[in-house]
Amino acid sequence: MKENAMQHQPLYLQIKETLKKQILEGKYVPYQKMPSESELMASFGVSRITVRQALRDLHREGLIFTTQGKGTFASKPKAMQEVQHLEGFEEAMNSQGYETSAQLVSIREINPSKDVQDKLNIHSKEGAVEVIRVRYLNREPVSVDTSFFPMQIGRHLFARDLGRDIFPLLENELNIPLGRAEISLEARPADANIAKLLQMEPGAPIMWVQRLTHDVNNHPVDYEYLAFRGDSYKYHFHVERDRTRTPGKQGGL
Amino acid sequence: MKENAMQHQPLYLQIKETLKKQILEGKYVPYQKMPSESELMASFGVSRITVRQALRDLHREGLIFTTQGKGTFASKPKAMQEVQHLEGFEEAMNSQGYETSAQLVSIREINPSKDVQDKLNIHSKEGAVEVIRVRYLNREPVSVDTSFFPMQIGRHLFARDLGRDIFPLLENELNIPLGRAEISLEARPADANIAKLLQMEPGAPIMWVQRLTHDVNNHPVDYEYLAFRGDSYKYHFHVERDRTRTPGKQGGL
DNA sequence: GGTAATAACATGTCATAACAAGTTTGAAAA
DNA sequence: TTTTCAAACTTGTTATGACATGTTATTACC
Repeated sequence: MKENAMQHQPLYLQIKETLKKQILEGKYVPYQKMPSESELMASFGVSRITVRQALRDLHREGLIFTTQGKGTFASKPKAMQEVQHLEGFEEAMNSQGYETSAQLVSIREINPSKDVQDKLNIHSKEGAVEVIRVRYLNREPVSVDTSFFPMQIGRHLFARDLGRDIFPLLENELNIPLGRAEISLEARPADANIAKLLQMEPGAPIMWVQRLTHDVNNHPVDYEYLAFRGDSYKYHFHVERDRTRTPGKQGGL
Repeated sequence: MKENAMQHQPLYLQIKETLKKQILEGKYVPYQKMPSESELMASFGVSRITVRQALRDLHREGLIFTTQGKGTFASKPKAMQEVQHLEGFEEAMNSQGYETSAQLVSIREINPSKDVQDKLNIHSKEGAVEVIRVRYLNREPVSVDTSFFPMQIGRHLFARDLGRDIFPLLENELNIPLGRAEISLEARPADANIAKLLQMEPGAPIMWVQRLTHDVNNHPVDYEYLAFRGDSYKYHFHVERDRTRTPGKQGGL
């Protein structure tokens, strides 16, 4: 059941992909009205429920927005990572239709810093593996990823293809199911080294991300410093108000 | 399902909230099977499409996951709850023991920009209220908050104390219970105005946050630009791996 | 002219129905 | 006893139809 995946995809997925491609290609520019549901029903020859399922997925990915009574509109297709779920850069970008690649800068065994030791919960006498890569989005460099792994995981990485996302590699090839991750974000000036790799001015703003990923058994497997170009990357997520406070009656003003 | 004390909410939202409450209260622990769609149809007395709409929303919020042929399972671990709370700056900081204050810079009626119009879902002929404040943490300026409100909400703010968090004010004084918020984060250079207010050099990195807050009925109530000093503020949260894959075989190394 | 009612059209919600596809269970066959 | 396989679950996809609700353009009235 792996080969014939392209054969008969659900209709709503085909429609979604078609519309997504058109949006990303610029057929519908931001704030431009898209065909109504009736028109899509006619042009694709499907029922309304199928059209709406496609639109719902596009809405969830942030490519369109709708207003009751007015219509459906394209929204800006920005490089934006949804962080409701733990995803690697490539996973997140590919699902939005962007082309990604990664360039391995170095992989080596190191004596981990205090910060890395603490996060990965290893002793100073133990080594760790450091992987540095530059990530590209549509051929332009967007981030420098410095990843640290405990030895028992890291030693398997030397022989692997590190030009792709590491998360699927960990899960599928090394059989380490991932669980949660702790993430810190801050804005920082780029140092000389990072500025050079990202082809920007030293001191220009970067998004500095520290991410500590655990497996499902809550053991740390991967600690990373991610330096994103500030002008080409956005984090996006949504949160909910804690409803355990005042019962609050409904109604506004 | 007809005469309800509260204002009329769609059936699928009522069902979603009921199930969500049960999950958060621990009636269904993680990986525990939930009632099948047929059972939910029977117990709530609705059609399958309505049940599935509720389940879809719960899935989107990460509270459940489904496997075809097996069933629907609760997925939300308790720990994730904390980071999904929508909190104002002051609420978040005070709970960590920091001293905060805010200084009102200006409050005025404006003709909203296209971005603000769109986010707050208002027409160009309608006005909006803009509130600009500087926030202090332990006496040092850390952020410039520019908030936009629809007129029907904003007009009540002129007579209020804006030296505190606006979220409790909205909920307790204006009786607008808050729901979810959409948040975008990026690193940016400070412009001259913000640099001056935050007592930093123009061009220095700031964390640029756009936050659109909705009430429980999903109507936008507050759209904000938050500019944090890059060197004094960090966002921290944690996320879970999307485990829509088969539960059961735990891997490991 | 200006305004108010209305028609036309957009998305939002909900029902009933059917079949497809993956999983589990248990009975029949080896 | 073990294997096979079909029935009986589960969720996934899709169609048709109806009415609700919000927006826009037109028409009729003052």
